[in-house]
Amino acid sequence: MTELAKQYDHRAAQARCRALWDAGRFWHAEPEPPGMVPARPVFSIVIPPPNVTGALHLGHALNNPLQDILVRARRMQGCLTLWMPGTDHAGIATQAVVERRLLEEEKLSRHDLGRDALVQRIWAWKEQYERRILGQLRDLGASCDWDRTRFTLDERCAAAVREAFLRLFRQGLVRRGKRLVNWDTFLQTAVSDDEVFHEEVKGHFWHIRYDVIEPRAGEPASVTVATTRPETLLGDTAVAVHPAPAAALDAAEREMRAKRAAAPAKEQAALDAALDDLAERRRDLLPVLETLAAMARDGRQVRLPLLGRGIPLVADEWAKPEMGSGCVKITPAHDPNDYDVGRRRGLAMINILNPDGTLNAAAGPYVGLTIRKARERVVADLEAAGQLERVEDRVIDLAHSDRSKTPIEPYLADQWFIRMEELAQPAIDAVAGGRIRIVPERYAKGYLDWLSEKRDWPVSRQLWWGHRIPIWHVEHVPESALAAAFAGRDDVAWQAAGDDGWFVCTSRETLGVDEVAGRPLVQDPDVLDTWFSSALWPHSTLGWPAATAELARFYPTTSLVTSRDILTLWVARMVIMGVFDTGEIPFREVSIHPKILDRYGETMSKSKGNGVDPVDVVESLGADALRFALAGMATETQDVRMPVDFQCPSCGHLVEQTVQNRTKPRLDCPKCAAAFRTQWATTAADLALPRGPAVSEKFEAGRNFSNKLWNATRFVLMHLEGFSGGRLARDEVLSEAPLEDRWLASRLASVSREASRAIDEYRYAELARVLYGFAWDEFCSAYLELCKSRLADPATRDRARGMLLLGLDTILRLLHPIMPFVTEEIWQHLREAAGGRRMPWDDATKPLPESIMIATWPLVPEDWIDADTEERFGTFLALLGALREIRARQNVPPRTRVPVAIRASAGQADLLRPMVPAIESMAVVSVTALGVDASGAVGAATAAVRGCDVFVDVAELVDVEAEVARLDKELVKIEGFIEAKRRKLADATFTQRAPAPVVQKEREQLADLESRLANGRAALAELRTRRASPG
RNA sequence: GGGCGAAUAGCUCAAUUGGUCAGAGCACCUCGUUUACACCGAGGGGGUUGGGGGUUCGAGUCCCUCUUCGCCCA
Repeated sequence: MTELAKQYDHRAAQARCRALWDAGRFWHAEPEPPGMVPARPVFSIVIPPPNVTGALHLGHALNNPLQDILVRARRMQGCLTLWMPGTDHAGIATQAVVERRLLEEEKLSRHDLGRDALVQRIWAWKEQYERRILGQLRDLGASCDWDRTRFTLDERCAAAVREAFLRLFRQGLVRRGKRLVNWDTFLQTAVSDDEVFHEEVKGHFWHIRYDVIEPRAGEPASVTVATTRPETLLGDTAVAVHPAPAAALDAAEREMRAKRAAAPAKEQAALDAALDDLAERRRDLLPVLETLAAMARDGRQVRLPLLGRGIPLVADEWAKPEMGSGCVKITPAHDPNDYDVGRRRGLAMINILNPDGTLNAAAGPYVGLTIRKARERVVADLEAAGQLERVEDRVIDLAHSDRSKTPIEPYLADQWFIRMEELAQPAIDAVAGGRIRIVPERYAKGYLDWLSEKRDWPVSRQLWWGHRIPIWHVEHVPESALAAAFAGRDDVAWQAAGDDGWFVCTSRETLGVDEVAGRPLVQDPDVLDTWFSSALWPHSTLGWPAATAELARFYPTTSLVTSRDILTLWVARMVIMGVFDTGEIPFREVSIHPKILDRYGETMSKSKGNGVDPVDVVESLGADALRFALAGMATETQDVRMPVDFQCPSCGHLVEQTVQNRTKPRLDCPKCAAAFRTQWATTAADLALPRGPAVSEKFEAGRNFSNKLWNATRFVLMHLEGFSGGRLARDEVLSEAPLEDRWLASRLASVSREASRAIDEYRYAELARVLYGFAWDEFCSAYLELCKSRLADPATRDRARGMLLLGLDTILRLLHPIMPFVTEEIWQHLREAAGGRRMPWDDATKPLPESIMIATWPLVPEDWIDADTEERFGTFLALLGALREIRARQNVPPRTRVPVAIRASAGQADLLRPMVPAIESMAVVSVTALGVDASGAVGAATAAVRGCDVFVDVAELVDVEAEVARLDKELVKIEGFIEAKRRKLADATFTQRAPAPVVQKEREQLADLESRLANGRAALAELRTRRASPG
């Protein structure tokens, strides 16, 4: 038998394990052949497909291992387990990245290149990153069914997209319409509300005077409106005033008074000022507003400055008499609120923008200018014309595109929408009715709130990368011509376009017809929102719309594991489309895991430079270390912080990552002074420096744990010579077993149960903690140490070997889902050395599995759990601890054996007697007496443990004074506790109202404390005597 | 402005339905290379559970309030 290396080599192990798993395809799931009755339950899960935009980040490194934990555990538990892998084409994001590179490297725009050539470039990008991402997933140990890898833009997904879209179209759920959309002028596409983030920027509030056309006596000659975007006045089609300003002011005042009544004292002053302001308005402004409201009813107009056209005064509640001048300009094509006003009042809607953000002909003399230039010019011209009253500085909440990071312009455009009115309800019912369970439960609220708004889903994206919208337009043909052209086709549907034309939709790639009645069919140039194909992911990847065996067996999937930020964007839409397409929910449970933040509570991102690259961790510490650390952090609370450091490549020193240094291209190590580069390095000089990876000490615990397991195995293997490791029958484990074996069996049963439950409940951190504590503190530190003497004795050797194998094997299987590589690597070594072993839960008629991946999950008999044994063993461990503590405190040299007397009740003494050799070897003592009458030598150091008293004869006490002082301090503490307990027990309300067991427990504790006090006092007295007469 | 959540040791997190003296890991201090492991072992120090009030025999846990922070929605 070759001896293992002293340290676990994760690099070699990872390569070996992957080769083994791939050769055996243990990750593959195949539905049973037709006609065969399925015997196994199914566990299926689809991967949240990573974007092909870039490489995997730490968020993926959390999300995927968590899925793998579930998948590996269920597979071992005997489920037919499918984890469907794949990637997402991420329309806007990927096109943006490729376009940006094109511009940077070749100074070309997408229009220079053309649609086909650009799309080709993006495909090349996709191939590169898909390969990289899938490779990284495998490096992380993900046991996906690699034979089934999908891509949201591949043929199968495309077919599903077209079919789903056609079905929506047929049912009238797809509509075309002009809508105000969030326009990204950089990418020249609409983006959804979900792709917009808000940021406060410094801006101005311009007050502009609009003159009233032909004012009559008693009427104001002008109205003043304020705007943060003065250039939009070019698209103004009205000025609004409240229809009933007096009533509106009354309402505002009532609200304000109510608020004041409820407000804390320090806010009242501000509210009083606001009330004064209202009173002032009522006096000065109200008459004017009343007049204006009347003028609006009368259809009067004001003159738009600069362009000079007349625009109506309209009465609308959107104008707030309590704010500003009480009047607002209305630009329906460029502001969401104004758009609503425009719809209500039937106003004209003038779009003043070109798709690229420059002004169009509607802007008159300002045509061709960018928004920025136009704003400058408009302001200057207003000033020159004397129409600008004043300018205020103001902080503005400005919408930005998440994709291009540029400001969003509200923009009126033709878009395809999916009506949510009918579609949302089944998705609401699925969660509200409990058919889909969201864990933790609190996230269900956000999901339900979002869906209940039933907002239409704009799905057009003016992009070239994505699923082309399968709709063609044809003008001026009668419906009969369409019916003739598509006779007998069930894959085509059409609806009136409202311009004497038709929209024709198909589920096929092309209509197969170029024209109808001599009129060309023109396909919509846009592509679908990426989330449309993502919404079909659970069923499209399984083959829908075809009725595949996979769909029948694996759909609905069991669980979905994701982060909370895409609960609405993705999860809700999957439910909507899953139910719409298949009539069934796409998954039964949604497990929401936290996000990993940096030490300052900020989300990690490459653009901030505050993340950890999982590749670095996999390389330096191993995938298992990464997985263990992240699983250990995945608690039920919302977010988890991970302190990040730069590691100096020269000396290994960790440099704390701060908001300041995280964006620097190079850093100097404060320890060795050597410079290293970061992800920001661009200059040749910086790039020549060695790279200092961003790491976190959090991962080291996982690496150390791997090594601990490795060395425990090393120990076991060293003692396995000549041991057959035969089948361990269930009953043999407990029969005639010494205390430590019964204890181990009991603990194995408890721990297995806890681990299984943690997996059932998605409590990853608890799973990691329970297994870590058991493997390290109980199996290695306690059990393994106890075995050392037994292994030396031929009479006890084999039993100890059998139990060691039982313990190690069980730990490996329980840990495999979290740490697949190290457990597999050890499994292979154990298979070689003890391939004949079988656990009580193994099928003894079959050989030991060739991979731990397909080994049986430990089903440790519940009746092994023995609280009494655990209690007794706990006493032994506590005793050991007390002895070691005394040794350490008294500075007893490590190898000096000291005499010990243990006073214990008869029952306890019987139990401890067999453990005496263990106590002697593990605490380096010799037990001179054990029993009711045992007592220590004069001046012995003492400790009280669970009703036992130990006396350690440290004749050459190094420091009597220190011991006296320590005892003194301890006794004061005990006296305090006793006092508190007595008071509590003397309180009749406590003894009467508290449950009896609680009161009983208190009494026992009091008794224990009292005996400890008595013993301590005796020991103290002895010490004092000794101090008085040394020797 | 509305909703959800968080605040526990220097740091990162635990703590079942309210019930012993609030626990781990890392960091820190002391001791130790005895044969599985120094990526280790033995031991130790470190807490007014963010502040204030309340309910209760009993509160980290339940309620109110204040402070700070995060996320989502408008």
